[in-house]
Amino acid sequence: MEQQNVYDGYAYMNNVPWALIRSFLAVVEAGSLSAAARELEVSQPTLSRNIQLLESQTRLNLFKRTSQGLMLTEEGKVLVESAQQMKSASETFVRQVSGLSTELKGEIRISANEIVGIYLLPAAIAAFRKRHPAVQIEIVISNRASNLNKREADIALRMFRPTQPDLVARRLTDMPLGFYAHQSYLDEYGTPESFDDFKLHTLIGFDQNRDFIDGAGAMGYAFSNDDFELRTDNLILQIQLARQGCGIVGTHVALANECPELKRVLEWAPIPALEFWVVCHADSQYNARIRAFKAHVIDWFADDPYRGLGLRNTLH
Amino acid sequence: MEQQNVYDGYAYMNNVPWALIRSFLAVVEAGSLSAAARELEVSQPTLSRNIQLLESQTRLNLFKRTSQGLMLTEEGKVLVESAQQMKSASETFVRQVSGLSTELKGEIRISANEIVGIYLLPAAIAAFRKRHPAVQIEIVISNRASNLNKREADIALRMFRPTQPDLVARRLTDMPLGFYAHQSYLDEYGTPESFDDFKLHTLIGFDQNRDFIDGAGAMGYAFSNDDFELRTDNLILQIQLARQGCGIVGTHVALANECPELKRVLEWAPIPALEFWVVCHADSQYNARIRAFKAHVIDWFADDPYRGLGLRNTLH
DNA sequence: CTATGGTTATCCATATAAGGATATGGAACA
DNA sequence: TGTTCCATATCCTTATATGGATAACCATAG
Repeated sequence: MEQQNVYDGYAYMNNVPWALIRSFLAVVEAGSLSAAARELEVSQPTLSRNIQLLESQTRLNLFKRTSQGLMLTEEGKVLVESAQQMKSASETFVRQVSGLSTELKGEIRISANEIVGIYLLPAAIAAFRKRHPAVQIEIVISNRASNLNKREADIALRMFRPTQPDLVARRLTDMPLGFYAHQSYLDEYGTPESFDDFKLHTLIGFDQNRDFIDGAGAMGYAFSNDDFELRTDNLILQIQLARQGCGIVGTHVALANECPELKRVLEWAPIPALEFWVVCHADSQYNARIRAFKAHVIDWFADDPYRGLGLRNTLH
Repeated sequence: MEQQNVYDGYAYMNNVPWALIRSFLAVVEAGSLSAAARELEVSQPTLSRNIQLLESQTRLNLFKRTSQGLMLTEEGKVLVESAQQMKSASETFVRQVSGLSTELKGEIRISANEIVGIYLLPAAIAAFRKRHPAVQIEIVISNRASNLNKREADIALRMFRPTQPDLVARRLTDMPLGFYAHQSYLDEYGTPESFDDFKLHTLIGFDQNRDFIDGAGAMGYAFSNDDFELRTDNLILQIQLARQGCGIVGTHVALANECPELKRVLEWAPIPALEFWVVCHADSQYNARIRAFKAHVIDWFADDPYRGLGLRNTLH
């Protein structure tokens, strides 16, 4: 300490290891190295060296050593407040970690259409339950918008942005769509070359659901229910009909790719991808289970909406 | 990651090493382990392990690994803010360290009376100048209160609390006083047994300065200038007179102890110790030199106002 | 006055963490 | 397609920090 010379080496540390600041504050608050060592669950020699290191790196006499502990110097006092702010922030960090990693239990209801519910959700749910085995999950398969306001579900996976203001939605990666038909169908009825040709073909479409008609309308193509000769709101059934050569279906590219017998038609057509949203009620944001599952879904489907869709999940 | 099991070991860390949080934030801000490693000046494997450690200790998947870096998960996002607060506080800490350890230069004027200036200040100044060699120090010896308002001095060491409101004062450890006389004087004139006996003795006192008279008056003893047959405002001269057997002097116990020929009288008397104050103008608080010297003085004289008063500093 | 219980600093064997080299994988691009 | 570049994770050696034991110091109590 006496040989401390302001000239030997000069760069004042601007990269003080945070552990040293933590040690500093612990000693300040505990009043002695020994007490601080017990507090931090390290040994007293470690703290002694940490303080020496901090003092040499800062070139400050932070403490006055006595036989009863370490007393802050005037210079040391200046640094206490910022160190306390660090500690306070670190406690917030740890508190939030605990909140995030708490073992959740209880039940959540998830609403999704057939495609998502049957082909995409299972893998996501399996991963979620590894982290939170005590959370029971009920899946409501529905291609109608389950009414989150009436708590028919806690979380919904939807293909459109919800309009109700008290719902919180987050868009996931869009799902590309395409038109497909069985090779045998094309052999028999020809391959459409434009949307106008659709009028001459058997289209597989929705019954009540008007999403396709409205979407096509927005793109300038007028379709009506009558243009669809095979109608069902069950998305999987639509695909199965196409696989049997009944007609042309618009469906997920990723799903159709799992069925080699389906051939894509109008591949050049600019069909907008299907949006993919996860939605929950605004109040649910404060429910740990729901928040955790929503976060999980966002991460899970972050860059591949078809994650987990593999050989084991084909349509066979 | 897949074998992560919520049951094997369960205690969630509440003692997360701060270095891990620092690594976490660095990766968040840099976007990749490699970039963060460059930022923190550590190696990439170190950061990789730090993040793995943090994830295992928190049991959270904080990042999603891609070939372009690490992407925060939803859970990780929650923790960013508190980590940033830690960083911000640490930057404040470092900034204040720099402020404190900056090489100061310039000049400061210190005012002190003879005793303090000649016997106590030199050691304190020597220590200060080891840390700040570029600070020039002018010492104004004066037992009158130097007028800090008129900037006759930047810092004053005084024996009383200043009354001006725009001065900032800090009390140091009091200095015990006692009455002393040379043995030869006591042999010739006898030893006083009470303050009343002082009327029969030769007292060495102040000329202009009324501190002693006022202080004694406050204790119920009425003295006037006429009671002092030897008067000087120079404190050292007072002692030297006593050492020559001229009379009785009231002075610092610590100083008189350095003169073996001086014998204490009225040792039982409850003489209040002399206060010891360091004072500067309120505006000077923002002057780094002055603030640093004041802090140094406070630490230096923290528990021993006579620190540095040794054999080399005796009155001989 | 000595004994005790507290403190800090130092020594040294050891456990821990760091970094260099490397394998690997994906993205961008010619 | 193949090359290049930039990522991460792992291996293994080396460097670093840790903790137990200890000595010295001081305050306090018996």
